Amino acid sequence: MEPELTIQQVAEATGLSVHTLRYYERCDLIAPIRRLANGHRRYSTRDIRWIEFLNRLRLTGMPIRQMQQYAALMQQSPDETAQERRQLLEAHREVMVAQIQQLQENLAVIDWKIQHYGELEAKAKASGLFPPEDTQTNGQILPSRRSSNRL
Amino acid sequence: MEPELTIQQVAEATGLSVHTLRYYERCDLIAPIRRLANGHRRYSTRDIRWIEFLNRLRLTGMPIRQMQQYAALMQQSPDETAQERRQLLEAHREVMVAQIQQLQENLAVIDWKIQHYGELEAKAKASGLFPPEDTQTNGQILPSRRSSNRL
DNA sequence: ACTTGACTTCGAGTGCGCTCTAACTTGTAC
DNA sequence: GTACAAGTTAGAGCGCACTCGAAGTCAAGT
Repeated sequence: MEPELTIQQVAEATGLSVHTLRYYERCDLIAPIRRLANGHRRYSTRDIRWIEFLNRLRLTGMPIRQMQQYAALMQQSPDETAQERRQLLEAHREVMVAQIQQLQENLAVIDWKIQHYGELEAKAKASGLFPPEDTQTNGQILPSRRSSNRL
Repeated sequence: MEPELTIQQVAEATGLSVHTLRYYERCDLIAPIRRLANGHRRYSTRDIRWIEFLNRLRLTGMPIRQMQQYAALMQQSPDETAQERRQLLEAHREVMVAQIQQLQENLAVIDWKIQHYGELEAKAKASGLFPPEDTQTNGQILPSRRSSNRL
């Protein structure tokens, strides 16, 4: 019933390397995995869910230290530390939201610049074979509120 | 007219450290800054705009190597390499968009988990002083589509 | 004359998160 | 038996992006 995957399979399933999986276990992000008689790891579906969750935290930029905290609470007592864990997650949530917002802001600027390049190229094409006259404009770097073509 | 800031002031203005500013110049992210007779740097507003732009790229996860490429093109010829630079930006844009989307996906999962914790706590409060009966549920890690309270 | 403080360079050091190596054990296939 | 594949460990190494330290220069203030 319970699949019980090898480390290889878990690596494939989660996108982490086998090295990383062992590394995570070493630094207590993952509780000791069940072993076969020969010492080989066998991961339960539960283990895999946990790893996938860790991966999400990681992908959203949570530092390993914090994941360790979370994992430690989990191993200490899944019940009694629930509140503390929720708080950790909520704190991280705030970070994520801020992160997303900043990315979106910066995306807007990048888009603005890309569009600007498009205009320059169009102008170049329209006005002859060589690049536009406004060398300076091209060198301009940041919109910084309503900056027109001038410098 | 032109302000011409010291490295200190630029650090304050941009949020980068003076160390980092020098480091960026060393590795050609920033073209050689104008110097006073005594060797001290004086940054023009143009320089600052460029630095702010770099910072945006950095904040959106562009590796220094790529920024170097962009900077190199810029120094090579602001006009003739415009197209190439636009392409670089467009490629980066794609990365950013993907990044934002993944963050949002993961945010949704984190939110789901936080909410779940909230429910557990409410249940705990409702049913007496001690934690809820479903110890296992609490240990569950990932929603992975319609996972109910079981295991 | 001397201290203070802001700057300079070069090169070394740091912290993070892996990533890899070497040496070894096990289990299976031929 | 012997080769091969897949696992194990401890520990070293790596790439990135800074970050810092040491030693020196220079200008202004007392």
